Amino acid sequence: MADFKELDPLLHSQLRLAIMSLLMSVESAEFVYIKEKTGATAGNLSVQLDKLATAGYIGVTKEFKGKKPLTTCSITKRGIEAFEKYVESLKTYFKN
Amino acid sequence: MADFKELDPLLHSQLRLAIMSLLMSVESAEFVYIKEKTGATAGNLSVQLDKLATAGYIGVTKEFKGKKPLTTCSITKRGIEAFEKYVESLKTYFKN
DNA sequence: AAATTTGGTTTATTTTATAAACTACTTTAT
DNA sequence: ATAAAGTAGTTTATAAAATAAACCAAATTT
Repeated sequence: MADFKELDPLLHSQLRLAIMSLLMSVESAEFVYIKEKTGATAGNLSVQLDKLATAGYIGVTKEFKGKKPLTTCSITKRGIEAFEKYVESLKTYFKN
Repeated sequence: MADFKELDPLLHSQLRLAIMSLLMSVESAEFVYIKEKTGATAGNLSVQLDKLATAGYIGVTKEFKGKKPLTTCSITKRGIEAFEKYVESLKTYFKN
């Protein structure tokens, strides 16, 4: 694009952006918490977390809390950088 | 979404957002000009302009300048409102 | 007069997003 | 003890979107 900067397609998705936004402001968050805050379905959330994890934007740990599975996510340095770059790129769409 | 506002899917697309951003700052713009400024291919641009026009976000007029076709676009009141609402919604992803 | 360019549109392909179905296990009620 | 319902997800299938490629009609250039 000539005047508008590229928007990282991984972040330019409503749900993934919400996930990242949330993880930006918190040290870590559990699957269920993210699900509630974003209003996503479990299936969709699972898929999108995978994509973010595969890109190295978030770290995901799976353990057991008592007898239930517990998935915890946190943003990585790389994720923070990508998020910040996305914000900068977005600005080129709103100058004026 | 609980904490994050819906992002109008019609605007949450890199190319359509660029088109709208551009049309926000100008009274009208020609197909070729938009194509250059956004870096889009003609085919993609044609399709996306159609979608914006169908939604009533932009007006499109097709005439002939001399012997060549000339497609001119301008944002509508409705388009301006949608754009502004999108900006407001986006902000919920960047508070903090 | 053949080849290229201009200004597009249409169709096809790929990618994404989303929903629906399923798994594995736990808790609650009967 | 067992059936029903709930939790915490994953996997698979479907729908929608983005994009590229092919095409069209006319004009211009070589």
